[in-house]
Amino acid sequence: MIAQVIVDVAAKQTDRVFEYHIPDELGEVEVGSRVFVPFGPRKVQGFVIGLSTKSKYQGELKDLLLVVDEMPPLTKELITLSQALANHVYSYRISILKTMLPRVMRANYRKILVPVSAKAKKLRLFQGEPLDLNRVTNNKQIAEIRHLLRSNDAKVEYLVENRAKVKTESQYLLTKTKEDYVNIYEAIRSNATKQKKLVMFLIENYAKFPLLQNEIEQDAKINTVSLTNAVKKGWLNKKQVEIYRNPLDDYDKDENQNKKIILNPDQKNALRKIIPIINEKQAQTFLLEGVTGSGKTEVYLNAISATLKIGKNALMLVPEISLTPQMVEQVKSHFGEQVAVLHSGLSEGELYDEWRRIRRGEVRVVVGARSAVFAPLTNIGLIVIDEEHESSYKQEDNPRYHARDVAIWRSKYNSCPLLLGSATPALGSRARAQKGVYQLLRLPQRANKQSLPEVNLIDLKKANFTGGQFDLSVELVTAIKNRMANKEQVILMLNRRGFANFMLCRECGYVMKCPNCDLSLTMHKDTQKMQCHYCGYTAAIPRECPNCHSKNIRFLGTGTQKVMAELNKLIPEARILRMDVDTTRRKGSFKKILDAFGDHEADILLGTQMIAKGLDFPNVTLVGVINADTGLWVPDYNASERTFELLTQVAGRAGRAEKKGEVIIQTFNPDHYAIKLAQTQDYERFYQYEMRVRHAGNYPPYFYTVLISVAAKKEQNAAREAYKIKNWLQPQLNRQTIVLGPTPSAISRLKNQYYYQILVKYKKEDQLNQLLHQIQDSAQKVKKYGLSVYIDNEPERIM
DNA sequence: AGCACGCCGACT
DNA sequence: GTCGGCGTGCTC
Repeated sequence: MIAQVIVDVAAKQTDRVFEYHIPDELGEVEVGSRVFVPFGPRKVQGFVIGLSTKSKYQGELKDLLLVVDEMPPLTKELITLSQALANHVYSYRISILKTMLPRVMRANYRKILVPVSAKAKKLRLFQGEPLDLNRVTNNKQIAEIRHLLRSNDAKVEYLVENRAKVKTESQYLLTKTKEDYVNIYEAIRSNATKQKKLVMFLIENYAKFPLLQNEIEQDAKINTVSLTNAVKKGWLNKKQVEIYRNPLDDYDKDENQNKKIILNPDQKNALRKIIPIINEKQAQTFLLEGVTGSGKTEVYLNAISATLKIGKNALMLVPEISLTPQMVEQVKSHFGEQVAVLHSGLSEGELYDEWRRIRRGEVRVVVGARSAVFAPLTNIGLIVIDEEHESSYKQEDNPRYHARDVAIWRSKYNSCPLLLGSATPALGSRARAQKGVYQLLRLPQRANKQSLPEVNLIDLKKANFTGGQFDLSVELVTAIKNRMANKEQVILMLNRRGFANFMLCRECGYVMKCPNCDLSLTMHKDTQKMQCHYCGYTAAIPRECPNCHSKNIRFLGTGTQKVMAELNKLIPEARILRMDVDTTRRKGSFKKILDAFGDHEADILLGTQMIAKGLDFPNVTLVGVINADTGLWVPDYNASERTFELLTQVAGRAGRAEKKGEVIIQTFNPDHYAIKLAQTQDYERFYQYEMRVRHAGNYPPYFYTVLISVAAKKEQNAAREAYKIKNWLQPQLNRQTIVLGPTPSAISRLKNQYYYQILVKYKKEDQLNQLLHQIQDSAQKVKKYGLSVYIDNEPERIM
């Protein structure tokens, strides 16, 4: 038999099938297997995507070296999907296959020098071991190695290593009857207390065996020595068994399992539309548009229940941010052990174990962030995407896929419905619902009949301030104090971390910038550093202007750290938790902060946009947005959509239980439509208005878009290549197609690379896919001149 | 991609 | 002679 293999070499020339002979000793090799194969002088990992009996290849086929896993990691569906997706996102097939699988399944490659002759084996160079050639930098060593190679005293070997390790633990099995153990117990001399204790444990727990080592050790305080002894004496048998690293121990289990959810009429209506499609197994996409707090989760849970009832499995995607706390807990407590959770908070090993539970068919519900859309779940009967508008569903680097597109593909492949949910659907999704491509379902009211919170805009141009600061208006501070007096809680959002946004010299106008990026450095008071938020560069906080040495310097642009300090001054009795990237970097700190806030250990939760979504704290009655304008004027066509969405989402955090909520939004642009419509939280009107704006500007969803960006160390090189691409591309496109640029990106330099970009807007271009593939191919050629070319199909950000 | 091979100019 | 740099072609 012959295996058709995609090898782990991401390049144009190797982006195709290579055939290998399957040697008899490997037995039957299944499609989807991960294998090691010889490739030129090296050995690489690959994936079997097909089998055949005949080959067209002229030369002699090499043998497969090894099948890595017991069970092929890729399903037929994923293999087919990889093909379609590679074409769609202009990526190599192997890159797609790799992103589908847990990171630990990426092979390690090593190149080692092995001594051959007896003489060479004694050399100090090897120290009894083969030499890792990737670590050799010493010039003298390189010369020595060259000589050894030429004289055939040593040779180079290429290795592939599997990093995916299954965790095992010792399991103990009984070898005798209960009576035997009683007899043994009697026979042990009375001062052998450890032995007596162990045998007594065996008698008392006879029915529970086999048991794992740690179960015995923890329950009975019996140590490993006693167990080893018992095995020696023949009282027990020991064997290694596979165990899963279980990351879910910290979730409250079974609390709500099978608890009946009481639905309101809107929720019932939505389900009446969805459930028949689940039962009929149709690939229909629903858009569930429900205001914040309208109970979309209950609809998801019911739909998943209905799916399980007909013997099908369910896949649910949530934004990374809402994974940690509340949503997962709900799903997990509802469906218990049948749920697997995939998110970035897991270690590689934990992720691998959760993933294997899915692959082996041991779970029926998968919940996870973006990459979970590739979960190897079979027999899918429903896919849910919560907060479908979230930009985190689009991967920002290669392969630049959108989880929604993949979900649509899988829904068609599995012939099952896809349920998209949001309070503020992506404009494109809402437009598709308008056209009838998706079916629109609405939850216009909050589940608890509580009205939406009242939103007040504060015009920062006219607002009053006290305490020598200009970030927290008197109105906002008073409102916070009032809520605190009622023992209620407050969420404050400022979408900017650090203390101050930039350092400005009042004398010469100098702004301290990152030496690697075209960005100002942010001042962080906790670390006492100036930091670049893109590349991580840090510098000391200057005491004088680095340019003119004037002492008249200012730190401007407020971040969360500064607001924290100001709040402490204005309301000294307030207990405040700060939540941003800086305070949640450590594993588990995210949950810790939210748990503390949930237990009312603080009055105010102050954070960046990470607090805007998904949080459900019944005691929060006031939400304050300190500056609504931070994202409004970024040069991106969807800046308004993002601002509206963020404000609406954060407003939805207030008044989710019995108490009525209030929202205060501070802004310099109270007349901007995105902010005005966020005030009334009127998604439908925003949708109508924004559609007109997009229509006038020839932007999505009226046009399709592709962004081509070019990066290089030297600005002229990036620009020149970008012009070359445009001049080649444009004449081959329709007249109606709009090609914008090349222009420098909004952040023109990042990590010492200059970026130029071309935006193609089109309605119909049959040739474009093929042309972009040509650009992708030529990108590899210019790479050696230090030029990188990226193609982003339907970009989320054009900056 | 990463490696070998071949060609070329440079250097102890 | 030998070394390193670079262009070219190949990988079942």
